[in-house]
Amino acid sequence: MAAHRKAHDAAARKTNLTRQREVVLEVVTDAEHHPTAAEVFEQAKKRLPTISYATVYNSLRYLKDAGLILEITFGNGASRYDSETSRHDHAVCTGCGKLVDFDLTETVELMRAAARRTHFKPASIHLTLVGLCPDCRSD
Amino acid sequence: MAAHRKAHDAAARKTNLTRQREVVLEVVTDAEHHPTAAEVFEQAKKRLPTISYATVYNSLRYLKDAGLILEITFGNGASRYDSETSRHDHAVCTGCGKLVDFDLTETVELMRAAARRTHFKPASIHLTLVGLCPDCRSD
DNA sequence: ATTAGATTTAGAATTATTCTAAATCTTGTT
DNA sequence: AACAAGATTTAGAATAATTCTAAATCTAAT
Repeated sequence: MAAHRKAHDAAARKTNLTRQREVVLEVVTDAEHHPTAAEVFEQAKKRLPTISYATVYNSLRYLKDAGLILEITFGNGASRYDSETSRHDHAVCTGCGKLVDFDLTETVELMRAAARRTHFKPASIHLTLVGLCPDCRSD
Repeated sequence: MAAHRKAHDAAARKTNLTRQREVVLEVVTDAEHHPTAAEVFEQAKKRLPTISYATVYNSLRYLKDAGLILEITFGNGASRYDSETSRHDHAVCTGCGKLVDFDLTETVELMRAAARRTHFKPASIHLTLVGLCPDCRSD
């Protein structure tokens, strides 16, 4: 069935982004902060009232595996999702919980150094600065 | 109400290190991998059969706040605890889930750079290398 | 139209963690 | 030693985050 395989793959690729996955992706992309699954569910329901919680989780996992979004976890509470998939770093505010994106170019070198040190085959490196954001710092 | 148990030594009493907190700290320190709260509970029960789950969590929080252990969270599942409190980095294996400690001296500079970039008042910086450990890398 | 396979749905189940209220322990005072 | 105030522990309930289940629905290929 080699002849059919090609057509199937093309079609599958096209249709695998179902309506609900599309909506979930839109919600994550449109969000100005990095939403939790619960927040995505809430917003997704506005665009697709029948969507279920499980589908939001399934879609988030699908989109993550497909490389279209990133999952971010730090200390307390729920995972957050990020539509910015190019490599970047995060800063978390211990005062208000705000999560900010930034990019340190040094991390490319750093990943090599870390891989050398640990003998791991590197896939990615995550750097999180913890501290007080400009609004919360008292000094 | 006879005293069935010896009193703690003076140092422990002074620092609020109760018997259960002491046991929890020992378990985390003795563990060769970074245990979850559930694993700590299991081991702690062997040394102090009446200890409760809530006390394990309370103790872990107490020890964390006291700076005696660190809490580590990455992507999936439960928090893990680490008795190595000096600043260091982690590498997680996507194959077997192994978590390895290492230290990159470059991170001191990095925290400054990150703080400059984000205008955060830095408290700490966390770096996690994700990849395949020596045992899991196929090449 | 039929079938196979994937996806969605609602809700149950599971896992991780926190909360509650009563019991117990510690410490300081008498 | 007795006593009270305050901290800690305990068991279990409660909550939060996430995954699982099984039936219904959709999609693509016959």
